[in-house]
Amino acid sequence: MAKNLRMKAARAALDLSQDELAKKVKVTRQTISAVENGDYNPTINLCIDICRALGKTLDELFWNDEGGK
Amino acid sequence: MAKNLRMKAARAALDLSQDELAKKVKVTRQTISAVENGDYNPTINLCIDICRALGKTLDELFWNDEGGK
DNA sequence: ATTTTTTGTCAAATATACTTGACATTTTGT
DNA sequence: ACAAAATGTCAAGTATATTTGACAAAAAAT
Repeated sequence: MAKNLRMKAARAALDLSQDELAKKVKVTRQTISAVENGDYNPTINLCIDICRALGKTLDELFWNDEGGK
Repeated sequence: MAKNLRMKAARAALDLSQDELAKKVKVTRQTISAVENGDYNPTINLCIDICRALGKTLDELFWNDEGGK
C-alpha cells in the first residue's frame, strides 16, 4: 500500500507527534504510524476521527483521483 | 449508528440492487446492506470501492459536516 | 556528545469487519 | 392475488484491524 503523505503533512502542519494525534483520536501510536505508512486499511470511523483532529476532510486526506487500480 | 441515505440514493440513481453493487465491489450483499443501514464501520478501502462504483467521492457519501460529536 | 523525543517495527492477544448460508418480510411486476 | 426479486437480519465462522508491550534507530533538543 502507499504511504499517506497528505496525512503526515497535515499532522506536521499542526505540530503534532504521532503520539499526540493518537491520543486525540483515542487510538494507539502504532495505529497512527501504520495508517501513515499505508501498512493497512483503517476503518472509516478512524479516518473520520483523524480528519476532524487534523481539520481536513476525507477527500483531502484519503481520496485518490487517479483511477485507482 | 445512522443509516447512510446518501449511499442508498446514489445506488438507486444508478438502478442497482444491493446484490449488483455487492458484486461490483466484490463483497457480500449482507455487507452492503449493513453499510447502508449503518450497522457497522466499514474499512476505508471498501468505502472507496463503493464510491467508485457509484461515481461519488468519500465526502459525498461518507463525510458529515455537522460536527458529529 | 549525549540525553530526550519521535518514529518504525515485531510478536502475541483481542475486537471487530466481513463471509456463508439460511429464512422472513417487503417491494415490484404481472 | 400471486410470483419473483430485493432487502433485513441472525448465527457461526474466518480474516484482519487495533491493542499492548517492548526494543532499536532516527531526529530534535540541550
